[in-house]
Amino acid sequence: MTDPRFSTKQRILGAAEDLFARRGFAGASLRQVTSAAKVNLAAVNYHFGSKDRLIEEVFRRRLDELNAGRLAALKRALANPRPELEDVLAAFINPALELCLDKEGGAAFVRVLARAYAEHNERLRKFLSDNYGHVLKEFAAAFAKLLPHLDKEELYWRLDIVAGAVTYAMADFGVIKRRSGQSEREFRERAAEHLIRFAAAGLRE
Amino acid sequence: MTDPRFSTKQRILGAAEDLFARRGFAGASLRQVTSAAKVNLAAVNYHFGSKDRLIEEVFRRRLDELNAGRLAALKRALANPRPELEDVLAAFINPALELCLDKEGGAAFVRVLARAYAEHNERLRKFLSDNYGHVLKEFAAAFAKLLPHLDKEELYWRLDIVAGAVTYAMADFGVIKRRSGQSEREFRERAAEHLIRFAAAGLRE
DNA sequence: CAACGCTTCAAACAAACGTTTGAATTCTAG
DNA sequence: CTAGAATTCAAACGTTTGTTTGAAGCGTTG
Repeated sequence: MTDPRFSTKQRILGAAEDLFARRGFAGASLRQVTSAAKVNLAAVNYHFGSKDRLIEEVFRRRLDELNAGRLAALKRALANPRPELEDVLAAFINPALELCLDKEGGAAFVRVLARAYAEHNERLRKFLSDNYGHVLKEFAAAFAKLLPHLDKEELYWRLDIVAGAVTYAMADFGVIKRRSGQSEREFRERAAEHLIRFAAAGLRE
Repeated sequence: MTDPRFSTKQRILGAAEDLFARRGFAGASLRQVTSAAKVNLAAVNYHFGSKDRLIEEVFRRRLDELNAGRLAALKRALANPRPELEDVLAAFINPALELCLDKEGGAAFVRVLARAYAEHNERLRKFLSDNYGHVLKEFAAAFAKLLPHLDKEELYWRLDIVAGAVTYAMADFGVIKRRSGQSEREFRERAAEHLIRFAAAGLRE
C-alpha cells in the first residue's frame, strides 16, 4: 500500500480502502489516508477532487472487475442446459470470494461494501444502482427461471434476504472466528459453501 | 424527540439514536445531536460524560428491553413440549419487530444496531458481548436441541448466517420498498414472515 | 538548455469537532 | 424564605476536519 512501485493514485486508493473498512467513511480522515499511503495531504484533492469522489473511486476500482466476473460466471452457469440453483448462487458468491482471497486489499473492500449498505446514503446508493444495477437484474432473471413456483414478489423478498446474508457473511460481521490450524482460504471457502447451501435451501423452500 | 415533556437525558438519547442511524457514530456530531434535541451542547458531557458513553447508553436503553423480550418469548416457545423451529425463530425476530413498530425511534435503533456490526469496533463489541452475550447463548442451545442432526460447527455457521440475514432485513438495507397501499406494519410483518420461513428452510437444510 | 505541463509539497484557510469552564438559573429540602 | 445541590447556559479551549494556495520539483518535448 505504501509500496513506492505503485502510483500515488493507487496508493491513496489502497490506503483509503483499508481505512474506510476499519473506521467508516466519516471516521477515516484524509490525513490518516494520506499518511498511511505516504503521500502529501493535497494529493487527494489533486487526483480525485474531493473526499466524496475518492469514495466513489474506491468502489469503482473493484466493482467494475467484480461485476464483470459475476456476469461471466453467470453466463458460464447458464451455458449448461439444466443449470442448478447452486450454480447461479456460486456465480454470484465465488467472484466475491476470489476478490477477498486473491486481491491485495480485497477483504477490506468487501467490508467497505457492507458499510455502503449501512450508510443508507442516497448519493452512494444512486451511484451503485446506476453503475451496477443491471448485474442484479440479470441474476434476478436467472433465479426467476430456476424458481418458477415463486411469484415475482416472493422471489424478490428472498433475493433480498440472500443479498443480506451474503454481504454480512463476506464482510465477516459474524462471530465465527477462523480456527488456528485453518488457513484464511480454507475458512473463507467453507463460509461460501455454507452460504450457498443455506441460501439454496431458503430459496427452494 | 424535542418534546419538552421528556427529560433532557431522554431527548438527547432520542436525537442521538436518530442521527447515529442516519449518519453513523463518527458522522453525527454532538452539535447536531444537541441541536436536534433542543438542549445545550454541554448537556451531553454533563449527563453522559463523553460521546462514547452516550453511544453505549443509546444501546443499553433499548437492548435491556429487547433482550428481555427475546428471552421471555423463548421461554414461552419452549414451554410447548414439542416446539417448532419456526417458534424459536419467531421468539428471536418478533421482539425486534415490535421494537421497530411500536416504539418511538425503534426503527432507527435497529439501524444503529446494524451499524454496530459494521463498525467492527472492539470496545463496542465487548460492551455488547459482555451485556447481552448470554441471550445468544440461550438461543443457540434451543436451536441445538431442535437441530440434532447438525454438529456444533455446522450449527454455528448457520446461526451466524441467520443473524446476518435478520440484522440486514430489520435494518431494511435491502432494495425492496413498501408498496404505496401498504402500511408500515403490514410491510414489516411480511418481511418477518419471509425471514422466518427462509431461515427455517436454511437451518433444516 | 529552455519552456512546458504534470505532480508534489509545506503551509495556511475557515469551519467543525469533543470537551471544559464558571457563572446563571432552576429545583429541592430544611 | 433560604441554603445548597442539580442543572442549564454561553463562551471558550485546543484539535482536527476538508479544502485551497502558490511555490518548488519533476520529466518530457521542442
